[in-house]
Amino acid sequence: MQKMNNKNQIFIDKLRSSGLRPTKQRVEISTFLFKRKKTFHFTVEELKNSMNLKRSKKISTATFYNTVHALKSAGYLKEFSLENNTSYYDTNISSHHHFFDNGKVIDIKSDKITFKKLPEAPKGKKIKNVEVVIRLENNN
Amino acid sequence: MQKMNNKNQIFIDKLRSSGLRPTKQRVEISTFLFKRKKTFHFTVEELKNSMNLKRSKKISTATFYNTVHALKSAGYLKEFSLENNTSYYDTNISSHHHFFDNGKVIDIKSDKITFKKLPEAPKGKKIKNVEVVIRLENNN
DNA sequence: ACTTAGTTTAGAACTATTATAAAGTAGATA
DNA sequence: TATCTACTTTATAATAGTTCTAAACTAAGT
Repeated sequence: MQKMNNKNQIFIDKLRSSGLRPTKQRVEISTFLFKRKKTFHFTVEELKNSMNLKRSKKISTATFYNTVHALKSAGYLKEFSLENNTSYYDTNISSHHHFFDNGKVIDIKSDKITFKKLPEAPKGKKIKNVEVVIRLENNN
Repeated sequence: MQKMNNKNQIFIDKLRSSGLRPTKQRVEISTFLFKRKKTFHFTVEELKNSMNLKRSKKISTATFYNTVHALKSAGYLKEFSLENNTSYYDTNISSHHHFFDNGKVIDIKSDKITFKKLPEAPKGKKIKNVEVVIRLENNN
């Protein structure tokens, strides 16, 4: 592969350290996803559209799916589902909470919600994580 | 429609009071869903399979979808989504919480979880409900 | 440069769901 | 009870999101 701008080196290393060959497509997708100040939420279709819009040579749909799955398996993305039955991905992988406002999703930092009481895990199980969804409606 | 066993009258009234004509199919589906001690969770496909298994004259897929949507709109069912992108429905419509254990869903009564701290709704919005998902994993 | 295992790609296939429009039926009316 | 009509059911087609397939391509080790 042609040598890339050094500023992508961090993503190349990130991919390689997860056993993912840093192909052109994977590096570009990773850069697009992770090189930003704020974390964000997206569907694969949204990601594909916004990245391919500015490209002459398009990245294929299958590659977007493959790469997003690979990044999720490697622990760089978190998946969640809304009632419209499409997968959303979150670049914020730390345990946190969400406002759901008619299909719009807003992060809530973990420390904004604390519990007074939580149930025990059933026998033989343990708690992996606890996530809260606060559904919003308009104030009228 | 042929007169039905009186024990279904409650479901007939329930449907009629929501503006839903109590057809044979709707009454049977409602009876199947709501005439049980414990609330439960299902997908439309699961509902269809388990009801049609014991029937000579099958109810169509479209009717299962139509009826489940109608019951949801009428407020008798609650919808939620797992990461597999299929809609699950819950006959427990009261606000409550869930354990998610590898695709298996277990109800948590509302009073089993209480909060010490919760964020404000964004300006112009108010909180419709707050639901917690506790993800489980095996204890090894 | 050569090799090969891993990757990308277009397109087919699949799954859950929604739309269509023709046939059937509940319930009102006479 | 017979008739009428709007609502409902049904089989089927269509759609959306996603996964599969297998041929072409490429990163990276030799």
